[in-house]
This record gives sequence, structure tokens and C-alpha cells, in this order.
Amino acid sequence: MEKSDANAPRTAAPVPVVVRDQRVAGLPATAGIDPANFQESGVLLTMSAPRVRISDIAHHDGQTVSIAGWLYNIRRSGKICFPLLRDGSGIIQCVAVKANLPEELFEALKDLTQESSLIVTGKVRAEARAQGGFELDVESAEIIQRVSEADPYPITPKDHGIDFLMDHRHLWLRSKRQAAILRIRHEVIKSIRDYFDNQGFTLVDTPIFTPAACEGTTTLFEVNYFDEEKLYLTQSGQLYNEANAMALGKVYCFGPTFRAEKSKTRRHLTEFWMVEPEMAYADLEDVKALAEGLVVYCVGRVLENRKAELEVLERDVKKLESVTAPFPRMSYDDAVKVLQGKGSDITWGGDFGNTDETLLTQDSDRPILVDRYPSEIKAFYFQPDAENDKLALGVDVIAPEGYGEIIGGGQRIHDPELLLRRLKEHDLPPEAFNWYMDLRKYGTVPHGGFGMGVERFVAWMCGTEHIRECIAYPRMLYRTRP
RNA sequence: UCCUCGGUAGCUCAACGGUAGAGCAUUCGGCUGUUAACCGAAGGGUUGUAGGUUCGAAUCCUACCCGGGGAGCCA
Repeated sequence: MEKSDANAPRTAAPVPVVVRDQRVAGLPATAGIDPANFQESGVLLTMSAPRVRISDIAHHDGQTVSIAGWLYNIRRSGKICFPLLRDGSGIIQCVAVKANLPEELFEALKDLTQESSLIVTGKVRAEARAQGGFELDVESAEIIQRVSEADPYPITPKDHGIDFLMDHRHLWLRSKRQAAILRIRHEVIKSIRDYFDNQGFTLVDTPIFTPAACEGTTTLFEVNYFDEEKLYLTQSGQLYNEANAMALGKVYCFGPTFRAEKSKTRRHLTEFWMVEPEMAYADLEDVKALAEGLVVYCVGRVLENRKAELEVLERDVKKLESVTAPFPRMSYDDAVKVLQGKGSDITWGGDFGNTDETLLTQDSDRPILVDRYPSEIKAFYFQPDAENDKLALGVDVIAPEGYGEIIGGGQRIHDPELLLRRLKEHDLPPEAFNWYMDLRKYGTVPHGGFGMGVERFVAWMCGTEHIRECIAYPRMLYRTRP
């Protein structure tokens, strides 16, 4: 919301405290001010001070500025109070001294309740005692809404249980920690896009409504499409990606995906975001290099641009600083042997559980690339290894610290006859894949790509216990609200 | 779906067969440098629901509801 308007009239004298809506605020409006005026003029509001954000406060030392935000917390003594103002970009401690302020303003500030909305004007001052290094000496304030004490803001600065916090997710996002996670998520998403864009990839988004499964139907959410047809929410854009790669060479899709898995763990959501690149004229080694490069780039960007957020989260950044290329590479065969040596009861042909993934990476300070899985445990479209056709040219990237598989992908089958045979082996109806078979009919080439789960990646960056904190409104097995 | 843990004040928890309690939040009072401020006082409860055992149940038993953690599957 823009406040400044050079052409609008100014008030003769500063207004110490203004209440926009007295019905809501429960406080008397300042005499002589008609609340109806200010929505129109916009200038009565906060005098002439420029509006700044807390994240920029260091550039305004010594200046009088206005900050529009919410009361994060307040500490008060008899004649001095310290409102902590939150504006979405950070938190700043304001200082209101009774002796220096009109009685009305001081009392209004002192009695303010948590998460009341207000615009504070005052002088920025470097202050060693304050977190963030700056304070705001209050000169005037406009209270937009005072939260009623009869129904106070439910999330206090003290402890809360996860059930309560999840029920209040729409408010929980206002906490320092959740804001930090969302900013890191933003950095991760932006860095993913930059990584691909800088290498000539084109973003081509794939449909959310899809007519059939990519990899079996048990984990699909069914949707009634105008009474006549059953459609499913996508669980991967990969098949469409392959078509797009044949058109544009290097592509990626980036959007929500849906899995109706009845998983109830700290690593699962039913709705999560996934980025999926796909390259024409590419083999497994190209896919591995792309995946490794992506991870290194995104970790670097988070470290470079989100130091403050990592600090809020008390993330051990050494664990991220060690994430440099090259990542250790290992075949599935060797991984099974390593796991057996560490006491896992895994046998050849089985997929890794989470305990196996944690075991495998426990001595590594960076992710591990595991490739050449048994074809039986992989989807129908994986290209078999030329040296052993029981192996699929798939690769998983397993993050350290127990964060598990963050990337899965590989090289796709380009031979039409082999692909058809695999469809039949997997009991998939070939007629549903006619368009997909076309890609092998009209100029087929080796190609490959992968998918990376954004929330799992963000959880790893942030060091969160559970990925539910890494998306604003998580959708899980037993939680779909708010 | 299976295994496992839990549901007591607005919130976090205590009481574990014998009168339901504390901290925070809220209200009132005090405090000019507080850092989840502190000090004093007050209000606040059909112990998830329904049955059962018992002289007596938050506590023991049964069923159901809701949630946490994990397994399988996956990103």
C-alpha cells in the first residue's frame, strides 16, 4: 500500500496517535480528526516521514522514518515501554519514553496487544543493546487496529504444541522461524529457476489434470471432470516433459504434484512442489551432472543470500558449506554391500528405506549419487544398462543428515519396441500411451531428466525436523486445514 | 493399512484410585533499558466422547473420535 502523495494536503500539526476505526480499535479517535477523511486523503496518516522496511533500516540511521507493521511483543516499565514491531521483513525494537511523548500516545502504545497493527514514526538510532543493531525512538504512531484483549492473539511467544500450531497455520506464519523458512523456500525456488534458465532450459509447465497414471494408479487422486470423465491430479510432469524436450531441447516444469500415498512421516506431503528438468540427447551421466550442479548451486545461493534466516533457524551452516562437487558416486550394487556391512538387513533387489538412506550417508558431508537400480523396482520408462539389462539407468540423490532422497531420475527408453514391451510387462494399456509412443516414432533420441522435491530440499537447507514447515499450507494424510 | 504414543484452563504441562494445580496469556496494581523482562493480586475447568468397574475415576477397563511419531511407498 502506497502512502506518500506529494500533492495531497498536509496537516498543520503532527498527530500523535490516530485510530483509524474506533469501532474496531476500541479507543477514542483523536479530536478533530474525521476517520472518514483519511482513507481518501491518505496523508493525515503518518506525517511526512518516508516509509521504510525494517530490512533496510541500516540505511536510515539518524533519520525519522515510518514503519508499518504489527506488534510482535511488548515489554513495559512504568514510564518506558519497548514495543517490538514486525513488518514482514524483520523485527525492530521501538522505544517509547513517557516523558518525551504526549500522554495519549504513550498510554495507547503501552496498552497495545500482541499482533495489533500500527504504523510507527520515529528516529532510527544505532543501538548495540538491540537485536539487529538499531532501535526506533517513537515520535508518533497510528494504530490501525488494536487486537481485543477479550480475544487475544492465540500464538504467544511461549511454547505451543504442533497440533495447535498447525490448526493456526495462517497465524503461525507470522513467527520469526516460519518467516525464515518461507524466505529460504523462496530463495531455493528462485535459485532453481535461475540455474535452469542460465543454461538455456525453457520452463514449460505440464498439466495438473491428467488422464492416466505415469507409474500406476494406486497413488492418484481422482477428480470428477464434468460428470463424464475421471481425471487424476498429476503426480509427475515427466511424460509431458519428454514431449516438451523433443520440441525445445532442454525444458523443465515446476509446480505442485499430488500423491495419494497414505504416508504419515516427517518426509511426506500429499501435495508438494517438484521441479523436473528433461533433456534431449542426454544420457545418465548428463543427468547426474545436471542434478549435482543444481544442488551445489542452490545450496550456494541459500548460504550467500539467507545467512540471517539460517541463523534464526540455528542451522549449522558448516553442514551446508561442505556441499561442493563432486558428490560421491555409487552403484546400487555397491550401496547394498555398504549397507549390509553397516548392519542393514537389505538384500539385493529391495529398495532403500529411510533408515538405509540415513545409514548410507551418515559418514558423508555431502549428498550421494546412487545409480543403476534393479529394473524391477523402477518405473517402466527407464533405459536398461547396456552391460546388464536387469539394471535401470536411474539415479537418486540422497541428502545427508537423514533428509533422504531429494532427487530421483535417470535416462528414459528411446527405443519404441523396448518401450512397448515394457508397457505390456507393467500391464499398462498401450492405447493410453499412443501419444507417448509417438515420441519414439518421430525422431527418437536418448534423453533423460529428474525430479527434485522442493520441500525436502528446503527442509534440508533449514534443518527442520519435518517438511510440513517448509510449505505455507501443508496438505497431509490427516491435515487439510486451514 | 499396520505398529506405537497421546488428548486435563486460551496455550504448555502437573496431579496416576481419595478436595483438579503451576507457568505463560488475559485483567488490575508496581517499575525509565527491557531482551520469551520482572514483582504482587484476580478471574478462568462437565479432565476428547459414550459406556463400564468402584463407596469414590482425570487416574483402571471397553468402544469410538481426534492428533503426534514410525513402517511400507515415495520427492
